[in-house]
Amino acid sequence: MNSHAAIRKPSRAERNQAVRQRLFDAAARIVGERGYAEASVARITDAAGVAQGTFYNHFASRQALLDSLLPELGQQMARAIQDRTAAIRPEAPRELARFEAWFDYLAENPGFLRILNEAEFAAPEAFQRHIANIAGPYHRILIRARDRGELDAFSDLELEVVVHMLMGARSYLGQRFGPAQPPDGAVMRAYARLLAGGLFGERPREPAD
Amino acid sequence: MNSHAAIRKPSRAERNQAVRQRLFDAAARIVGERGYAEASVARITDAAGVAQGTFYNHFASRQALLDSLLPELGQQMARAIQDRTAAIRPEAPRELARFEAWFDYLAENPGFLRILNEAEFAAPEAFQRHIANIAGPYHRILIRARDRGELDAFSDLELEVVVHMLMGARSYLGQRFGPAQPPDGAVMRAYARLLAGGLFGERPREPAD
Amino acid sequence: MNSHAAIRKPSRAERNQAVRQRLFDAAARIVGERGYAEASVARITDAAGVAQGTFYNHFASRQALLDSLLPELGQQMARAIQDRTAAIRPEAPRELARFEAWFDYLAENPGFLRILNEAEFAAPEAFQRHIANIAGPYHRILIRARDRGELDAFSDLELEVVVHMLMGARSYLGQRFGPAQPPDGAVMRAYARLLAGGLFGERPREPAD
Amino acid sequence: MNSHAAIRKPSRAERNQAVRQRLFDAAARIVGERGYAEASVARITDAAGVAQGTFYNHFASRQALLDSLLPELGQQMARAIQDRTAAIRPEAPRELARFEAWFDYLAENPGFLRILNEAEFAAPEAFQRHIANIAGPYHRILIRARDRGELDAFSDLELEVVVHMLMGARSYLGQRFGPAQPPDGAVMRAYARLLAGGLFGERPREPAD
DNA sequence: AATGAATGAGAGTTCATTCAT
DNA sequence: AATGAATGAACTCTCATTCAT
Repeated sequence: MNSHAAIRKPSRAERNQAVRQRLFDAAARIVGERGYAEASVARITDAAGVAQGTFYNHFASRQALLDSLLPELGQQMARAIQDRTAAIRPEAPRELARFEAWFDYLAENPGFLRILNEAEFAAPEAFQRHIANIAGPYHRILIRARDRGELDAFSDLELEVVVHMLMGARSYLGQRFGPAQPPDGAVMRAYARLLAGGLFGERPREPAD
Repeated sequence: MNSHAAIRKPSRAERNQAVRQRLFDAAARIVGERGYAEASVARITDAAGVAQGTFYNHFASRQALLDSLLPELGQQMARAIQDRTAAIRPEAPRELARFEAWFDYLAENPGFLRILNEAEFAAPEAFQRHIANIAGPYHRILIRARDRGELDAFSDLELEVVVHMLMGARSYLGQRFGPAQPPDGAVMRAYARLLAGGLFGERPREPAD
Repeated sequence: MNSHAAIRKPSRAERNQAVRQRLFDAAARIVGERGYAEASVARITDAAGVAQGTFYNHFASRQALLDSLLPELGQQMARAIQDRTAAIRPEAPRELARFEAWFDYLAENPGFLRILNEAEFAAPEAFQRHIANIAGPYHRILIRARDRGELDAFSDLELEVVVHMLMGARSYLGQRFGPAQPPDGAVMRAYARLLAGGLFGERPREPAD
Repeated sequence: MNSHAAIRKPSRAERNQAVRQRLFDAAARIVGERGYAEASVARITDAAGVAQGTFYNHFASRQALLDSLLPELGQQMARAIQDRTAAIRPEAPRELARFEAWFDYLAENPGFLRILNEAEFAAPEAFQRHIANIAGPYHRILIRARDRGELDAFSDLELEVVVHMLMGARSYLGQRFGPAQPPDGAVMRAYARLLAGGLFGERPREPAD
């Protein structure tokens, strides 16, 4: 038993990391709540409880921190969703699980959607990298599912288009229904139906007319 | 022949309107090319060729002009699309025509997508109003199409979800493929297939095979 | 009699010029007394009695004002000396008059030497331009004097060297003896003797020994 | 044979000295190349390869190091020139040798002139001490030469003026012709001629001829 | 003696807005 | 209605110095 470890003072490196993390967290919170424009160095250091000059011991510039927000948080999100959905087969329920996990993640991380969406303008490089990070694996997953026969016969290029459609759909739905979903599960149901049969899909009925 | 009209000096009200329009156009160009943050009053008045003080004879504040950008331009866009698609029946090809018209509009108005997307953060009220302006009529159109039997039997609430999905898809696809679409029409085709039969749609038939 | 003119309010352009001049004068005073490094925008605007932002209505940047100091003041100095010495002939007394006028100018403008000398580092372009402004005409004057036979037969290139020697001598003498000259005119006398006969010049006496 | 000496670890005091010297050299290089203003503690310690805090184990303050630059380097220069010229007699060729040695020193120590000249403003005390260090011995040398009859009959005070003239001449000529002297030796020749016979020197003798 | 993170004052500059002309 | 100078708060970033490790 090392009773010393329990009360041991954090090392210099640990304290350094802790301050850096406090700055990062403060920035994430401010950007999530009020946007990139409001995330001035003064506000961030204030929220982190350090002097303004301290900021530059941990980040090369204000923009450098803002640019690091989305990559880091975006990967957290991707991992969270991946962890919950990797094992599901076939692809149709797995896609629905991904969709559900996305909303759960937004509910638990209320600032994330703003950090993500505003990054397109406030941290464009980070945004493009994030989109590529998400779209690439997503695309590969759909291709493999199609090859296993779990998807209709879309071409690779068509699947890339589909990926961006689904990402865009998620973004807008997160914006519109993220804070408060209708209680009867209409969002999930509409999403499931669209993917299962399209919008104009039940043409088998048409001949019946 | 009204030789008067040809050389008539513009009235005071007309000159007033012209200056206002120059400011509006300058702002739209700057925001479209460089974003809301770059659209300072100084830059706008510079581009419009008037003094800085003149700005406040036409707009109550910088934000007031920025807030007026999207509503005005968004209605132009809605009208352009509506004009090209209102007469098409049934709803399936009409939806595809709307989709196509969207890309055509983006090609002709390269700054519009940025004005629209960044407005979510730079002009939030305007953005919400715009979304409502688009989503409301869109929703009603789909409801009526469903009632005519041109759509699957989605509920009203489900159709509202669908509307936001389609708007999000458009936004992301415009971002990703607006500048340069793949030459073989894959974007349109993928969109059409998804709406026609979903992504996992053909398997019900498979057992039948 | 235009009694109106006596009490007439200064025009907008005049007030504008006056503010600019106040900023310029304040900067000249601060730099002359305390150096370029101390001439912060805050100190300059404070001394001029305007807000900090006003500075940038009149100068593009702090450096732009600092760069304009020496050219303007250097030309004033050149004119003051030229006015007092242009008519003197032949060159020997004229050169002495220039030398004397230099010290008189320094006495009347105590900050000038610092503005000049420190500019080599704080406003290098301005400094080089000033040196060229002074050395060029000076060189031409000496060449013409030589051609009139009022100077020894130095080559053009040698005269350029002489010009820089004399300018350097003035700078150091101004530094050393500008604030307080020895009362018996030793500075003038030494300068005159050196130019008249050099330092090792009276060797004709040597054979006499 | 002391094989110990060959591999002996430097003593604590020696290591201490070595770090101090590295800081001094780094500062000299930075000031010589980019000026005093650019010689921040961070840049100096960076260039010396030590931590920022280490600086204050060796110098009381940034200014203390900057103040120590010129005295130390100035004495090196004085010694280099003295070593090359002490034995020459009489004074006329010796003065020319000093002048030449000055240019040679500048060529070998390209940063020195900047360290010297800018010190007037960035390290004024050091500058005044250096000037005194140089002017004092120089003055005494000339006095003795005059007493030996190798110089014209200038008074002591006049010789002090001459010393400052020559130092100023050197500074300006070093600035103007240090980097690239005209190939035909015009600088040396002009200097020699001025000292030998002045600028207006030959005419008094002309009537006598 | 060496380290390097923390500090907070102060730097230059931009900005939306006001207002006398 | 148009002008453009004046304002002062806010911005990002640099810096010399301190001090616990």
